[in-house]
Amino acid sequence: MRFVFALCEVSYSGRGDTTLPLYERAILVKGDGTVSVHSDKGIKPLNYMNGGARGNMVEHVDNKGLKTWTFENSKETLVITFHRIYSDTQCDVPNNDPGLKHDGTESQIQEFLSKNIKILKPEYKFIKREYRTDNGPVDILAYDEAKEKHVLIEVKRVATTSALHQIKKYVDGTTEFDEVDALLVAIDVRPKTREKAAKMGYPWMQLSKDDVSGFFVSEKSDD
Amino acid sequence: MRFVFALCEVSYSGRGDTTLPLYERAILVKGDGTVSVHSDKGIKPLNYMNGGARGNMVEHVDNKGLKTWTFENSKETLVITFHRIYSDTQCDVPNNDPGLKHDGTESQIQEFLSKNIKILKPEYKFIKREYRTDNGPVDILAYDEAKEKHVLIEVKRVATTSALHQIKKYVDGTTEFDEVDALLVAIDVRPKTREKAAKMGYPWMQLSKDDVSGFFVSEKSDD
DNA sequence: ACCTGTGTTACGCGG
DNA sequence: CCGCGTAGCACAGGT
Repeated sequence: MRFVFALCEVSYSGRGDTTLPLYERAILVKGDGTVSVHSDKGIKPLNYMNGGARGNMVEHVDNKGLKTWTFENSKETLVITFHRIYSDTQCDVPNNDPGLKHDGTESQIQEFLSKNIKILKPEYKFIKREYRTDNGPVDILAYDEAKEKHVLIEVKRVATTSALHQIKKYVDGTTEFDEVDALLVAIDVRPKTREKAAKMGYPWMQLSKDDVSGFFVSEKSDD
Repeated sequence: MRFVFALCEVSYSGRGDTTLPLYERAILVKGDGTVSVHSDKGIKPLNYMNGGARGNMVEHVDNKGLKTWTFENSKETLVITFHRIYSDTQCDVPNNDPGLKHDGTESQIQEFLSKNIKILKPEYKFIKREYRTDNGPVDILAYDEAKEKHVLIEVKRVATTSALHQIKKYVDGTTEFDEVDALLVAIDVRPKTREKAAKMGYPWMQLSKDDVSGFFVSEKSDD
């Protein structure tokens, strides 16, 4: 890992073509060869190139005495021209980061619901995950013993209107049963999505996380 | 801009909930308050938080003598617990980066064509950009002095078949003139789009960039 | 290798 | 301020 803070110009050519005029910026070069050029704001780098080109950084000093770094792979080129280097820090890292542990992901909700479907409705019986309709797989297939019909459950972390289109698609693509209900389950059902769900006639439920026993229903659509 | 390389743990809670176990990582804190935690690979940070909470970084030393940094805004919290700091670099930047200049964007092509329409055909006369048809605005309206009729020009960076649907829509929505031609102009007209354009009877031209004088026609459909 | 879906998408633009 | 679409999307997972 190397961090350089410098007055520099940058040009990139590859998936697009961009140039960065002379300015102070930070350059981060990682152990896998990834390079990114950061301004003093925002999360995303201004320019970047991933580390397929491991060890492909070439340092060169041009005829005006300016140092350049060139990163190149088969499809892309990134050139950094240094006019002044304010700081250059190098750090060794064993490249073994155990990585991020996510909580409350869609798959975690699915996992939970497959074992605790009755929190949605006591009469629900879990049948299977990834039930294949003719228009693709829906997250959960369950059976509603009260209404004596099956229900397709689509799970999202954040549910936008696109989830409703998906649900419609799956309902339309279900031929195995004469009638089928649908239910949208998410941690966060966006306001617009609630409106549209009401119009389309699909009920929804919102879940929250309980640290002890898992998820619980925090809010639901009117019946 | 501040760069810290350290053995640390990180926890984030907000749009999701994640934890990072003890490991060596780089932390970048920017002038706008943005913070990002990087491992030694990849472009994207493991954790991050944008700088709405300007100046909201709180340093604290807990009862075991461990330093923590807490970033907080109304919806999110990011806590970094330092176990060992290997490097800590601070750099002053005037927060005025002129930013990225993109080349070959759709608007740049439009801008160029509005002044150099004759590279498409010498008999063309530029009339206006964003000409309003009944079905929405087409990029450029021109007049073909050879054929004595108007022509709608749709500009794309990459032209897919959806551009052809747009063109049809605009032609159908043009009521001001009895007859109107159409032309698709792009840096890259995809193979499938060429086929379909031929079937629909719309000509196309491909442009390339000339470093000196701007764009030039690199390829075009058969007449 | 290519394709598909997800993301704490980020980010800019229009309303 | 919020919803929407784009991105050099990045990245993980499957075929």
